[in-house]
Amino acid sequence: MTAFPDRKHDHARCLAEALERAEALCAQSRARLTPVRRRVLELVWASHEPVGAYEILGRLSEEQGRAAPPTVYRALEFLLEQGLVHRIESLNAYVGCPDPAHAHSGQFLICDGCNTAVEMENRALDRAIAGSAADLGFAVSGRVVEVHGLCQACQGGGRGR
Amino acid sequence: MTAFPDRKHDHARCLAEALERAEALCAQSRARLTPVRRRVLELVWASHEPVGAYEILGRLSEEQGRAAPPTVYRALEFLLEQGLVHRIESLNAYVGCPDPAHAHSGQFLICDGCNTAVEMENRALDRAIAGSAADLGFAVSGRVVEVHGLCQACQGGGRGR
DNA sequence: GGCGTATTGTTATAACATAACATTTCTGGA
DNA sequence: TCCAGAAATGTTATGTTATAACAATACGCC
Repeated sequence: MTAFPDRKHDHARCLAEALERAEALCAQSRARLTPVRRRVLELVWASHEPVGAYEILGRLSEEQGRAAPPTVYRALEFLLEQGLVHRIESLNAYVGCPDPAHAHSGQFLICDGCNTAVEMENRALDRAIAGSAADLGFAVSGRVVEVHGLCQACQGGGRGR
Repeated sequence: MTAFPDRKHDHARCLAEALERAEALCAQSRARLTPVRRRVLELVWASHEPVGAYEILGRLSEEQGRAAPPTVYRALEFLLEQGLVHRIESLNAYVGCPDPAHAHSGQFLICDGCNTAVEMENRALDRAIAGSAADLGFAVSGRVVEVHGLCQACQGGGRGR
């Protein structure tokens, strides 16, 4: 599943599926995917580029007037708790999780050309971290793995994708 | 060398050695470790806890009156370029590099109990990243690896170290 | 229907970072 | 040595990201 999305993939479908998964997951866990939360999730999933909280806030304000930072940050907090989105620390931005049903730590390849972030799950990487932690008796609670660079389409030529 | 520093290690020595390494490295690369930059480096090395830019700014202001954010950010930028400090993305904070002479990408174990960050160099981890990148034709330019948790001293009991 | 909790609204402010331009200091060559 | 250009620092203002604190509303259950 790990792959950079094709420039002309059917993103409407990406979005629709993500929302379906979110609905299902929230129903199952009795979490309330309220209209604001659902709308913020849609805005995060508007593309595969991590999006900043204030960009979300801007769009939210456009369409429903009045909206303040806490509205967005609270929605994001909820979505993070549910595993529906991840935060990209090195960008101060948020991106949709393609597989929220499955517990994982979030490892990203981030193209600095087209700003696309793709999530990967590299078991060897997790094992390597676990190994270092075990050596030092360190109890791991969270992992931030964010690899920056250029995706294939953005290499050579320059303005790829 | 990867290890959590003992609660009562000789930190004055840590600091002195870090400054010596910095002096040597800058002399060699014809980079100017000016008084401000040197002082900021000292403040970053004041402990093994990553320190925020505004905390540095506060201390700088105390001792020499008047000092504005750009002063600190510019010094940090210089120190980052020289590899003398690393930025911890998940904390918006900066920590001294124990081995600036040697090129490396910076992988950290960060104890959320005592706030200590230790740098590690796990080759298997780098290989795992390189492997995923190769699979996708992704050209890596930077890596952020920050593992949060509790160091041995901070586990059990609670307020460790 | 009403109680308690969860959610959202609102206002203010904290925390982190950079742009733009003035001034000073340093370095190397005449 | 002195000067010209470059590098570094000072200064003011502002941009960006995030949270605290409290009021109002909506929801879920008995």
